[in-house]
Amino acid sequence: MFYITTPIYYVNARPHLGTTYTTVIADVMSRYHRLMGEDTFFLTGTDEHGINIQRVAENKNITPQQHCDELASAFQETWKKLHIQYDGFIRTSENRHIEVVQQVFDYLFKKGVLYKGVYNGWYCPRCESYYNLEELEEDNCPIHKSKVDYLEEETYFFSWSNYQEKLLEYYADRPHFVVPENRYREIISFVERGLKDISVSRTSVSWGIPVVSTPEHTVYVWLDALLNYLSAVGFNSDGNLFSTLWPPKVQVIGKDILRQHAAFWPAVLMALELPLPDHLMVHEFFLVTGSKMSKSGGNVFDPLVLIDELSKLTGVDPKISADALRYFLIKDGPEKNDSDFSFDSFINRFKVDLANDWGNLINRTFGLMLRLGLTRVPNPDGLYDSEFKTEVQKYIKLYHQSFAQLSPKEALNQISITLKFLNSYIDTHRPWSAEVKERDNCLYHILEGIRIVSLLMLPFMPVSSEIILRSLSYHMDTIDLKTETSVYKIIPDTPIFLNLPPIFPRPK
RNA sequence: GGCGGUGUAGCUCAGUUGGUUAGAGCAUACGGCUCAUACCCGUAGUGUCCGGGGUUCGAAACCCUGCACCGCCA
Repeated sequence: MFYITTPIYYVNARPHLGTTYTTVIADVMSRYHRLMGEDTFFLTGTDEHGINIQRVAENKNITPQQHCDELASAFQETWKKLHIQYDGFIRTSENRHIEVVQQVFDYLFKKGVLYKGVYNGWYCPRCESYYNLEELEEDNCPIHKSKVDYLEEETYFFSWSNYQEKLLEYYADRPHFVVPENRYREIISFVERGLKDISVSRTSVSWGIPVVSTPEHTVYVWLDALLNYLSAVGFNSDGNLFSTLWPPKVQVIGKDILRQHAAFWPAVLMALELPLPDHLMVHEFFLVTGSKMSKSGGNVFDPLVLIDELSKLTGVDPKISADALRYFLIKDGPEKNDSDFSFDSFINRFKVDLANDWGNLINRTFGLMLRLGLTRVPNPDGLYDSEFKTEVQKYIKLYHQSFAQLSPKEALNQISITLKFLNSYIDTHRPWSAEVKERDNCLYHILEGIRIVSLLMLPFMPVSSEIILRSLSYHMDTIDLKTETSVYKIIPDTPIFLNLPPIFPRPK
């Protein structure tokens, strides 16, 4: 079973390009595995607790729950428009989640992993967090340079320090637990420097999950949030579902929440005596002219606006624009390094890769066939081009390998290379002026190439790939990437529906 | 402030354990093609590998140091 998750998104704002990126990665991965014939479960959701939500709701003069309902629908709507095919959507305000959090808290307390203590320190109201004496700058908050107050509050601690050695042993045994490697090194050195027990309850936050035995405490948002990966798949309620799914194969996260997922979360799982996820897939950030995208910076991009803009420029259906945005995010997204986003780079990627290379390949092939009066896959007449086969097979193999190495970006790169090869194949074989036999042979090979690329594109661009595959008489319900992505699977004489308008028209 | 990451062509990036003339795509220039969405194919040029020291026969890579940007600090 291939169980994959995204983080749950904090409902202080609508989905933006960054959360979209994370979600598209997870969707592409899960679609790939599903198409490869595996049972998959793709989970996403929303994180709805904490003082920030409480405050936002107060400002809007509605209850926190009303606010969360609105935002949760906004996420679901956006994901739908981006063809995100999730199997589960969890909200931390749901009963099934609250119950699990309360049970887990109680269990860990009884087990002695949680203990009561006093949290004290210098509190900065603007950061909403505590500092040690050493961290202060001239008795002021190191970030805001403003006055801090000495406070003490009763709290539950999680004995994180007890797990330091176990975590390091686990890391040593699992060289690919965190991908990519530089992020893994980062987290290992963090744990090596020593873990301090962490406070996991608050008495100052009322919008949260109360601890059953002491309801004036609410569960710290991170512990609350991480447990969604359990509560959404039937932990403590549907043992059957849970045992087939657990543990996740891949958890996709941004680099900002690495510690919570690579050091805190595994310790919690160890405390619960549950197996750990196989891989944490960590990505970097989109920047806008060199600085981080943030709501306060006013440089946040809404994926739905980008889709609309592309549709305006090209006249294509928003579903195709959504495919194009998915393509762009993976192709140019910050898989291993931060990368700059601009609207122009999005449009340019559409023009160069999709309109010129991919769309035009289909258009020139279909157009030629139409003019020649050919409506079916020509017969290669026994002349199979071994060079064609070797080349294309190599790209297919590297494509699958890239997915195995958790690099959808590299998988797309292999598709680009294949397209380059196919366009050059037409140019060298010149089917428009060749003898009938050579012409048909060339077209047979090109159509085979188009078939293969459409299949390889399916996890990335589900809607447009389906349109192309249907024009090749494919039945979508029978697709199995594992067997179909090999060379010479196309059947001569299959009818082709050639009246396909340019699927990715060049923007003006 | 502490810890970590990044810095390579105009742009986006790749560069395995140090080892010939440092690579790819985009953009640019030239040539070809004319089936195609002014598209496609081919060829070509360009680099203080962030700066400064050091180790080495040899450094983009290793060490020290400075600068810039980014993330985290529970």
